[in-house]
Amino acid sequence: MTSNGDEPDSRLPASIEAAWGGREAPRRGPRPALTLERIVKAAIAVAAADGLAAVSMSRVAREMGASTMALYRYVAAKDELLTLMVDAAIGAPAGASEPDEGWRDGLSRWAWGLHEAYRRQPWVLRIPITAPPPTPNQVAWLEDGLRSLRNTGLAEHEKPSVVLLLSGYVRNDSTLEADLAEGFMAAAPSPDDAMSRYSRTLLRLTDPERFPHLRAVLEAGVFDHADHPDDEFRFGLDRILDGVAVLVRERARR
Amino acid sequence: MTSNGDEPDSRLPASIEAAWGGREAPRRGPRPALTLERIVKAAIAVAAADGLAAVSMSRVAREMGASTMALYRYVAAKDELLTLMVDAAIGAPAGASEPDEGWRDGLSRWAWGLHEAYRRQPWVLRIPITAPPPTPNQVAWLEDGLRSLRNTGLAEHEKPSVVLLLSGYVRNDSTLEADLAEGFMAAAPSPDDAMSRYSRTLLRLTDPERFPHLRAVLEAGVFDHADHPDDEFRFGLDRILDGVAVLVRERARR
DNA sequence: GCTGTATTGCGTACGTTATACACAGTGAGG
DNA sequence: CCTCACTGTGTATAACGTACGCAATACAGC
Repeated sequence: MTSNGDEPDSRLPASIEAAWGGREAPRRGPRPALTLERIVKAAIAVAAADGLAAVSMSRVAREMGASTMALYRYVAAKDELLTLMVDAAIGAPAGASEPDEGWRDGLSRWAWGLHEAYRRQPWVLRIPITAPPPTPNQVAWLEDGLRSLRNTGLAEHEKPSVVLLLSGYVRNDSTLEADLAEGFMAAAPSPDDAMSRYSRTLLRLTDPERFPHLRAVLEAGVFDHADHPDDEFRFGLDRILDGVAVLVRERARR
Repeated sequence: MTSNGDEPDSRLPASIEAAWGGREAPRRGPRPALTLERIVKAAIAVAAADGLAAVSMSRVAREMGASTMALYRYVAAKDELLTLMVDAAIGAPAGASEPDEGWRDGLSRWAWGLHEAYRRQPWVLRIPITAPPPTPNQVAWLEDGLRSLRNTGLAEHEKPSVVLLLSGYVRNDSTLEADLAEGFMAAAPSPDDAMSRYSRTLLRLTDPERFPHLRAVLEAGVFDHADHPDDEFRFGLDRILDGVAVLVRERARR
């Protein structure tokens, strides 16, 4: 071990460190008028009210009665603020699980919980992920997912892979659902109308000889009405959990 | 049927329509100096060379020796250009499949093909999806995925759900892989170094009593080295296909 | 051939964004 | 009291997307 005591290796951006530890109050100078927490809260309020596009540094600052540049004393760049917004918005997992809950029930509860968090705050899905950010709540969700897998006999390296697979699915399906609700249905009087309009567009564009299988789906009326979003989510979730179950059974066999 | 002959209902943005049909040459006025195709190609070249952030309307125009505003004769907004860039970048699926290919081999080939397309052009993953855009190649990939499911006995409405599930997974895993390669490894001398640094950061931040299962994973050294990205992709893909297989068997049983 | 008109490419202008930088006020440590 | 780390603020900059109007172009109808 030749690394020095400070471990500057493993330093995160100051604001993310602050989200974990709570920064100690500065020893000198005027008392801070703002708080990282309050800034993040204000930014979330803006996003919830007017969408993510409305979240600009100046708007958030105005909302707090501060100047734009004041925020940069707490956050090095807007990206950090967005990262912290995501962390605060998803919150901690519900965690009310019976101790004898099976892995499948546990992961299912986990997935539905995350799905609902996204559904409550669709703007979270509009924030592009740049890297796996180790923020407190993100890590808490990971821990909770791993916990459900504790008695499966999976290898340690398989557990985070499963959780990652699932979290990716939840994010994806939630995004799709939000897209449909937002940009899609807005243009039509009803969800069913929007879907059948989409269906007709596809029918018009696709040559039956080049797209026979798509045409079969369309002509079966699959896209003619909007079914309940929960059904779509449940479908994919069941497929994935079925797949995990195969692996769990395989590992249990030894 | 009370809809008028024009079917303005199902009209897409003009540039997307053009991508399908090829616009007919204008009857009057000066000969167009640009082409939608050439614009998209130039934009892709910029993205490939300097990343998606470098793709601005002025940069693309400069690259073609045209003025910024000239592009707006072919594209109503930057979003449309981005949509067309994605479509052109993913291209058409390879399609060289033997007629007796099983559904699982077919979907596997499909997923790996899409994965490789993303890997070749990681900037595609940085473009936020706003809605399922019916562009020619996107639809071609959908058709190809549905084709693999033609003999599974799945219900028509289940087939697109499976393809959607899979395409979401591919996109997600590819994004993760790109993130790791881009923002993560850049800061470290080697991939292994970056991973072990990340692992140490997590160890420092997480209290063993609050995050026991994560600690177990970390202490097993799972995050200490970067394994081949293909392995991670294969793992998730196998889980999903296993899950689909369960459904296919169930449907075949009747 | 002439004229009308649809359509092109272009230049200018506007509003908005993130953020670099310099500066003045603040308040505890010495 | 002085020092100086630390705060909030105002100004300035470069870049962005795009609305708008104008001049040049070339076919349709005469």
